[in-house]
Amino acid sequence: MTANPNALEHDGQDSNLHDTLKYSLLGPSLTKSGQDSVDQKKVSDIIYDASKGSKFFAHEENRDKLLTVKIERILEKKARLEKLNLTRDQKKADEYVAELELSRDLTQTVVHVDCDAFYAAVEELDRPELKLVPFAVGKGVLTTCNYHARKFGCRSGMAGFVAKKLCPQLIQLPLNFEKYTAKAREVREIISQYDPRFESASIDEAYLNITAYCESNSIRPEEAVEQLRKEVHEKTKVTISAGIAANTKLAKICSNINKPNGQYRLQNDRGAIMTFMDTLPTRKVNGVGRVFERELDAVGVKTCGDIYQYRQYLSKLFGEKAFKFLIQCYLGLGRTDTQPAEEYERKSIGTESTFADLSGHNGLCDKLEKTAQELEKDMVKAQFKGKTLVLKVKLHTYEVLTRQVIPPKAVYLAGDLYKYSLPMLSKLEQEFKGLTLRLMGLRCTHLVTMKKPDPLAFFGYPKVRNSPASSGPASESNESKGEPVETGGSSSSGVWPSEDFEEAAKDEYQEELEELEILSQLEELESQQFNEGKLDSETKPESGGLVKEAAREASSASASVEKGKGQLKRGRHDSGKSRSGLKDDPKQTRLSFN
DNA sequence: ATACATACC
DNA sequence: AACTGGTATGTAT
Repeated sequence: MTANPNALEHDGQDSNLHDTLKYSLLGPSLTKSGQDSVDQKKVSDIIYDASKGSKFFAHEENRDKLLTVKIERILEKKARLEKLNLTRDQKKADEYVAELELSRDLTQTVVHVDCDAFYAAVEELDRPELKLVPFAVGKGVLTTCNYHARKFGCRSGMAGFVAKKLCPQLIQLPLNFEKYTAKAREVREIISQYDPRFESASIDEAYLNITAYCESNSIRPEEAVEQLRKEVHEKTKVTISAGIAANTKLAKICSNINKPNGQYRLQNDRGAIMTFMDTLPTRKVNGVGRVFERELDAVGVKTCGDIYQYRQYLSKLFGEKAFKFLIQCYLGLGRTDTQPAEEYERKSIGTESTFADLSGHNGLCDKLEKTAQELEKDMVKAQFKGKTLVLKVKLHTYEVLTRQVIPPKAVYLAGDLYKYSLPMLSKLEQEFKGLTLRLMGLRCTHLVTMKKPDPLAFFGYPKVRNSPASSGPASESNESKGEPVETGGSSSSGVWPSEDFEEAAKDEYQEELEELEILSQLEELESQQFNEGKLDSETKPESGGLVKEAAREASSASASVEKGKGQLKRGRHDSGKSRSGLKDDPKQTRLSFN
């Protein structure tokens, strides 16, 4: 608690730096469960000492200073605003509040379920003796740890060697992604019975709308969720925690309250919700991270209730999106609908890896090639090409740079990925003499599907499925040849001249070839995986065994299969906002204008 | 459009 | 010594 910068933000000038830095070094999951009884002061000192003097530390220190400067500027701006007449802004805020209030929907019951220390729980199933000792999953960095380990201050996201300082007897297991995805599937199968349209928020989290379930079974939400949790525990042997509330934002917060293996319901009652939000620290809201928390704290907003009294400043201080997000936090509003995985389309595919400091043209090119090969695998699995290619590097100083290009055609093959990213790398080498990297990554965005074309296209109904030029193999083929889709002219008419028909047939043929290519590569992948067995995923992440299934699920981002890469896969739009959950809730917005 | 930053697990 | 990886989305320019 002492390391919380909030208490020290305004007074002293210099000692703050270390406090905010220490707070930051505590890591992003500080607010998460299992840390209540831990002496955070002691923990932060140990982390601080362990990190001190490293390049990582220097970088963190630098970032911390930059944020401090940024916050100073925000405060200056606020001071200027205080001298102005902001009645217009206040009116605007009040109007927005009123508008949102009209749209408040308390008819729905939303549940957020979250598996407790999921990876650790799964590992304990195989090795029950682990229950008795502190252990973590993840070698270089902990992805999760059991509650024994948390008592020592260990947390997800923490460097392994730091965790060992806090808890020398800590056991670290390598990740075994296949095991986790298999178990996650078991859990999902059960929750799908309560809401077939449930939304996977990550491998171990989901949102359900149980309104219909409760209605048709004449059961109270609390009972339904008790039953769900019991069923999950009995059938899968993992425990889950749940939050029950009127919308996803509230449910998410509530699922943390009685973790582990508990649930909490916030009644669908406006007064109860307002009271709940009033004292809720901003950081508890999904979308408010360490940075935004500090910025808000600096201007006087510590809890969601505090938002109201500063409403006239927020838009100018943090931007329109943040303003809307914050007002919705104040009111405790959020989505009531869920987005099933099948209806979700991913927007980018990428891979990156960290390695020992690397410099020199040849070595870097080599690494780029490896990275390109990794990405090709993922692109093939997902059956996408990318119109934009992004190179990401992290210098040995931990500074991150990105560069992007739009190749003449959509790309997915390692050769192309390499060919078009190499110039970016070379330019960086010129820009930064003696370029030394600790990470390299490639990512494709503006994806286009490589799925089989609609057979109907052959019969002169080319544009059944998609909005113009967005996706669909026909347009994609055009792009592959570097021709703007619009110039095709064929598809819009609905009747194809023979010339265009030939063109289409050619495309079709090409698709077939690509299809074959994909299949053969899939075979390759599968046999590869078969041979890989369970390698330490730090160096060689294996993907979930069912490659073809992954390919089928492709764009659905079913929050499960595909990647053996990341630890916790995010596949959601709801929580991935940048500085906050600033994205307006689409439904809210729409409702409010109805 | 590009680069960077923040956030989530 | 040692501090992740994948995806999304915000702001600034």
